[in-house]
Amino acid sequence: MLTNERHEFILNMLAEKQTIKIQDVVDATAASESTIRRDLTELENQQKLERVFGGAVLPDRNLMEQSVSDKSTQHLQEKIRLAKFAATFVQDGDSVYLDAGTTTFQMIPFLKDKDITVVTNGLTHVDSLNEHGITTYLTGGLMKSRTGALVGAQTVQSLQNYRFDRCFLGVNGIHEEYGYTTPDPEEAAVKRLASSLSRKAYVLADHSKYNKVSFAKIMDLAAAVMVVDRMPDDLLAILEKKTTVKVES
Amino acid sequence: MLTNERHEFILNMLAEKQTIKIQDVVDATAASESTIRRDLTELENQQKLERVFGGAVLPDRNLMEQSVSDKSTQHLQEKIRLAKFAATFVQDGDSVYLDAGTTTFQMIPFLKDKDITVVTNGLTHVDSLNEHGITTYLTGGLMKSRTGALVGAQTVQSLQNYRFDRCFLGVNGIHEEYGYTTPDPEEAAVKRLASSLSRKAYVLADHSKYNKVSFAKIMDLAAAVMVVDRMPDDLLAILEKKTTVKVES
DNA sequence: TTGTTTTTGAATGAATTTAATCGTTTTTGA
DNA sequence: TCAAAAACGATTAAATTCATTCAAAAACAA
Repeated sequence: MLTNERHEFILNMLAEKQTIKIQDVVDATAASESTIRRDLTELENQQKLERVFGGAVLPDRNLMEQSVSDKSTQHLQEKIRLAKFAATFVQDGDSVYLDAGTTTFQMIPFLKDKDITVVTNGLTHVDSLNEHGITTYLTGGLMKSRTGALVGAQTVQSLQNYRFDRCFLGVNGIHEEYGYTTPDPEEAAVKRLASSLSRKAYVLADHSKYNKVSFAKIMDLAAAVMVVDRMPDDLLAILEKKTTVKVES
Repeated sequence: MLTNERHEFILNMLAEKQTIKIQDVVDATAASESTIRRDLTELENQQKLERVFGGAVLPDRNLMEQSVSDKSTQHLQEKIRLAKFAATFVQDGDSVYLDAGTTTFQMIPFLKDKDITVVTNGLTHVDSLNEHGITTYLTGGLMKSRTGALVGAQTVQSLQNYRFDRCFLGVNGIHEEYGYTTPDPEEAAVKRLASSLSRKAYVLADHSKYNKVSFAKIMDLAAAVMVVDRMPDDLLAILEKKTTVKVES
């Protein structure tokens, strides 16, 4: 059995069973214990797994994967559907700003085959963007560990160097009077600037955001096209007086 | 069996089994081992397959692999020792630039209890910095998927906003005459600028870098303090005429 | 046929991977 | 807490694979 095969085998075994014992791997591969040990240290160096006494476990997931599988991230399927819908607005040749956040994150797989350049302030986005072969620029700035977003004066300044065809933002609240809002004023500032640098701005919001108001105002409703999933007709009628609303489904 | 036929045969076999062993091909074709080896070398040059020890695999499984391909634990341990040593130069209150790269990455755990602010262009660094509770700014810029570094004009501009007390750089070559060198000119430009913005610059290099010259020059030896592990006395004598050398051990 | 070029196969020593050993560290369970 | 058992890293020897070289065989051209 070739080294690569063994490595693949070990990783598959690990993916299937979550944790593996060295002896089990030895028995399953007919290689010596030394060899398996060497394999495990090598795979650990590649961050493909994490060694523990007696075997190995799956590595720590990154921030976005954690939050995606987190119970607090509700409506995942709906977010994915919404993200897919939003991605249809992106065209070849576009330069796109992708805001940090879980919904925009879900757009990435659907951008795969488009010939675009992406700028993002979402640290958690870059690995995925990279995996999907998308040319990616990151804004500078201070890392907010909780959300994995870059914010602050440096982020604002970085952004000034770009102009976008389209910009996709996540928000926490949508309200007829108070506009788009989000909890963190610094993130709000970044979102506001990004949209102002963009020919066309889109706000992605699932129905749980309707008529909510969060602390920091980003901008008025009219400043962006609203991309939403199902929405009550009466609310839709009200919002459509303020801005364009694209309803998925 | 004609050469072309053999090549076809090998590629089919590979397409079917994903991984092939040289001996299996020899048995299946009744050609000699030498011949099969020649075939594989040739096919690899045509990028039709990738050779591995003992056989061959399909090419470009994913190009992420190559970036983290260092498998020797030996090497890694030495890097950790060197990184630990380098970290002793950091003092409370410092603002520190941490270059992208594996050696500087290993410094992070040793910076844990220091009261510092870190700026880095290394995407791979941020999670670890975050885990260790270190205030971190990221430069902006284009993401190079191979090295996980941010480079380019935006990175340069981001950097201009900072001034550092100390800056820690990795390099690929150290040479008395040609100075510090690295393969990528864009990364070289970033390193050069970072060191010029720093009160004190340090270059981390293990012994495998001595007397090597890479494509892009970063700067002269005198522009940074050299932090190295063991070093032959005669070479040390030469380099110490050019700059300060801190030897770990 | 004869001479030339190309391909093949075998041999060699170097390089790499694997297996086994041994002293040390960690875990387990009484 | 202590001792036995299991797992560990490091070292070393064995086995396997590799690149190189060179001569024989085959293909080719004149």
